[in-house]
Amino acid sequence: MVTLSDVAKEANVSKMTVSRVINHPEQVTDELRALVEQAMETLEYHPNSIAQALVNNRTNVVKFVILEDIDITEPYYVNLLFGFAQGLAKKQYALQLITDPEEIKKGQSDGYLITGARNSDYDWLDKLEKPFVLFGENHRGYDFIDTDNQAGEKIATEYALSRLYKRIIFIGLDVKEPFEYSREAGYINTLQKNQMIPQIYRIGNHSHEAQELIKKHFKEFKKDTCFICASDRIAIGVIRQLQTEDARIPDDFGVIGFDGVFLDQVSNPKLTTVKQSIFKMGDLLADMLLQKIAQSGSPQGEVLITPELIRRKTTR
Amino acid sequence: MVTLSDVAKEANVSKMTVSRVINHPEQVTDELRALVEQAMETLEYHPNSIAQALVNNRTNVVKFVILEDIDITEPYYVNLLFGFAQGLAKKQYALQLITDPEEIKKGQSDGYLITGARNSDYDWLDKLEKPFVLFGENHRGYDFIDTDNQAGEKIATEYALSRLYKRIIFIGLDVKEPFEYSREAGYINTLQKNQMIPQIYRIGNHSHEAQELIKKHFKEFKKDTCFICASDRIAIGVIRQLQTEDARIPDDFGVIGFDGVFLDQVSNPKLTTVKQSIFKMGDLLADMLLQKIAQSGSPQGEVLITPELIRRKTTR
DNA sequence: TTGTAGGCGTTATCAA
DNA sequence: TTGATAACGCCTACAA
Repeated sequence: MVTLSDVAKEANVSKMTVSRVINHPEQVTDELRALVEQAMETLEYHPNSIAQALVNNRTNVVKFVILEDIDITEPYYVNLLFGFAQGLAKKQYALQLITDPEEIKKGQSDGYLITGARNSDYDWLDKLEKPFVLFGENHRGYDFIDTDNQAGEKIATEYALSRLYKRIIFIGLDVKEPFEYSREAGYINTLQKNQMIPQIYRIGNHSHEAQELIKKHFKEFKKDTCFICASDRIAIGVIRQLQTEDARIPDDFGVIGFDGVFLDQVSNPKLTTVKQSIFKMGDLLADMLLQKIAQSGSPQGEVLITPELIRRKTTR
Repeated sequence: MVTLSDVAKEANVSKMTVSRVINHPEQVTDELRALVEQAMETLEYHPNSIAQALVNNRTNVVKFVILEDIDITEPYYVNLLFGFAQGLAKKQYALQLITDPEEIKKGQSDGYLITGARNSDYDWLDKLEKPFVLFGENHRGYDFIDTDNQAGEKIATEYALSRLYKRIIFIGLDVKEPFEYSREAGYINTLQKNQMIPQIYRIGNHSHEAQELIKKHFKEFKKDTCFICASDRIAIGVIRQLQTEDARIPDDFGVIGFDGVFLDQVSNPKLTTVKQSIFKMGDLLADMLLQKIAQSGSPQGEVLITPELIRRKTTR
């Protein structure tokens, strides 16, 4: 293993000079710096991040916490995770995956990315000692990145209108969380701007609940209706039941999902959906968290990423 | 932060005695050990794994390498990843996620879990300097864990026979890899034992290829046929086309998948499939890799996990 | 069986 | 601007 000392010898300087070239190059004369850089090249020197971690009282590890009690095969989080991992790799950080809340404080880490946090989690979040960032809207002042949920449903609703669907119904989630309010707001505001009256159902995030909903109310739904769904999972249930009822998609009924992660592609016909850039958000979250760690916990603010409408076969 | 020294002071012993209690307890008298353990309790001491890593020339990080050029949302790997992460957590290890082969040698780690390795990868695998284990059968002598592919298709084929399907057709993958040979062998051997003649198609692992296959040959398929598919993805394509042809599932045609990860549950009707214990294999792989690292690279052997048949709605 | 000294690779501090 | 020294927390080697 090539160490600082090796480079120092090669360049005929002290270890400290080499260290400075790496961490505070402006404190070193150009001559010496060139010399040292040359030596690092020829020896193929790479700093030992463990030694750096020890002296800086860091671990070079952050925890990726999934609070939602989901089936872990949920493809949604994978994108986030891979984006996050990519962001971490740039800075030689590794991660630990946490699904059991008990594990959060165990062991060592420099900070946390927390996903799926609900209002009820805020109590213990306040008590965390290490820096953390959230994936998901919150109005508590925590740093976060999220999709611009309101803009997303605005785009979806406007698109449904532009396709001349006469009735637009929103099928949302029965949770009292910011992201849901934002999505509904995007829908409601757009309808009101067009002098239309919002109609909202709320169910759990399962395709079978969506199926039941459609089954129960199918007779009330007239042709030229578009369903704006708060998730692809719900949209799939809607489609399935509409097909069972022999309704024509997309001619008589339109369906628009939300997420654009995997499910939209296995649906048949393929789903028109509001696609979140989950991978990208993961990457950004890594940057945000590492920066926050580097700045010993200073606030990083809020970032909203505008999603994109993917037009496929469930809208005309 | 509580350190060795703190515990030593508390227990009125030297740092080394504390260190020994942790790493070589048998070298310490019961008295002192009790004293030290008591002190560790009251101070809530946890070893600093970074310091350990530095002195042991370890990083406490391993890399999770995905070689297959897959859509990263593929739910298959997520289970493995989470199982692996859980196994690592027991030993305070963290992981780095690698999808770009270029990144494999960059940075530091103590070893690798490599998934999706093909024959063509063996060259550079031989040159890896750190210990590694594979997820997936190989006959090169590398340590690995995999599903018992042959047993899996044997179970599937026997089940199809027991449900009195008269013809059993295997739809496999057109790859020349050990796992595919094993799956086909499980099917072929079982048929031959029953004096039946194997019939095998091979396609790429996409539902639309399966759809095309069924469409092209549908007229040749008689009633009472069961399709044994080498993946759930293929099975879903088969189901979809059978439905399009107005074939009756499961009465006239049976379909059995392989994997049992996510896709089997979004299919409609729900898929009978050979379910791999991917999560468990991830956990075992972590144990295997960490042990291999601890034993500075000594061989760990091969482990085959028998999969389980999940009976659902696509077989009668 | 227990303790002392030294070192792992890096960086902060202070002196030159 | 540069360098010597000590320190981060732990463990190996050796001595008592």
